[in-house]
Amino acid sequence: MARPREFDTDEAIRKAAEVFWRKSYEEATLPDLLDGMGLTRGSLYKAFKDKKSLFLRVLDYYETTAVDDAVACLTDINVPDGRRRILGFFKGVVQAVNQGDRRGCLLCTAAAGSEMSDPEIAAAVNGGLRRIRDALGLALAASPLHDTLKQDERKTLANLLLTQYIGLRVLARSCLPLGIVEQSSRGIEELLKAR
Amino acid sequence: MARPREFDTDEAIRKAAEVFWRKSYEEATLPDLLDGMGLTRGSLYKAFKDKKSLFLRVLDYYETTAVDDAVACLTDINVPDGRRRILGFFKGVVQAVNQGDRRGCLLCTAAAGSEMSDPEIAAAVNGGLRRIRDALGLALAASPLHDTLKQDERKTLANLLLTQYIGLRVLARSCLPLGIVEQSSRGIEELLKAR
DNA sequence: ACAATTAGGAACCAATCGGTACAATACACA
DNA sequence: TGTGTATTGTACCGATTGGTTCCTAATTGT
Repeated sequence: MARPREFDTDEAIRKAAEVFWRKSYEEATLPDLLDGMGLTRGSLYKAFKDKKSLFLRVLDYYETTAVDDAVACLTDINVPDGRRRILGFFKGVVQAVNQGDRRGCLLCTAAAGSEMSDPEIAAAVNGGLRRIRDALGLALAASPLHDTLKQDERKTLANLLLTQYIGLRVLARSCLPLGIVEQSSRGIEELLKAR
Repeated sequence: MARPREFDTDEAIRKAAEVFWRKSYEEATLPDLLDGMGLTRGSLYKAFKDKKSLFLRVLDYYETTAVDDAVACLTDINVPDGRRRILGFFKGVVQAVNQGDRRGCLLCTAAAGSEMSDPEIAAAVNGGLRRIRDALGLALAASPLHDTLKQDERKTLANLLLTQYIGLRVLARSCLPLGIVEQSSRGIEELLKAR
């Protein structure tokens, strides 16, 4: 009935995610996106309406990939000790930095930016971060070293760990000495040692 | 010999700091600054060269006020227990948020932004954050509950606390549920309870 | 083959960015 | 009271921002 699209929508979103992830919502300009996605203005606006709508799609994509991975790591029943899951989770963050990945976390970067004043974006970011926090809480619940904690103490600790995660991801993007990331993450290990 | 300046430089920097603090380096536009400082383009560029130079002056000002205050709080000998100093420090962060202060920390916001790719700005931000971290380390050294820690363990814990501080300050600016800030900060209390 | 429909691409838009040029202005000194 | 000098305010600059328009090209159903 009509001319078919020459590009794959999912693939385009994947590429857009890479651009938004490396830059940020505000700093990713339209030319940046067009370059990274390999298409032109007309196609982008026809397929995704505008920059913000594209970003919302990207946030959704990010949730079903990166956030899912994080949650999977934190709830992996193959690692019975939840404390070890958490340590592995943070180890992954440090490892990414040490391997030169300075993108940080798309959600954390967004949380630090002014795009949070948009309620739709804020809601999406909030949803993703909450999932990570809840997964941290589940991991704590499965940690023998922490099962004496009351439920609200666990919640409090999960919030602390989420804040720590955000701080680490911000530092990963900054040009500050990388030692801070590694040191700080080792601190998690000490922190979760005894309770 | 010539026409004198109609404004006070220090006062202008104070007002500029307020603008940069509320917005951020990149999001504070020239009109924003001119409005907030109460002067015009000509005067600003004559007195401060350009936006970046003004920001460096503001960073310096911020160090000698806000950072000094933080360090003073963390090294206050009137509070013998360093652990209590740290708790008071974080309590202050939470209090600011609860009182509606959503500016966060100028250094933390800068650390999360792309202005960190500028080496001069990065160096200034790094210097300020390091001072806070070192003050956290000193406070830990003065905490009876933590004096069994080896020196590098203390350093590690100080880094963790700095990362926590950054995460909290980022959250303070975001539009995420404020409960996270309060919960996460209470976590510090638990964290520093036993070791 | 042809009409209907949609994608693609470039030209274009107003608004805004940080920064500059320059003329008008106001003060200090002689 | 000039006269020199620095400050001030405004108009302007090119570049870039996100977004729109519109014509052409391509593919499908009939």
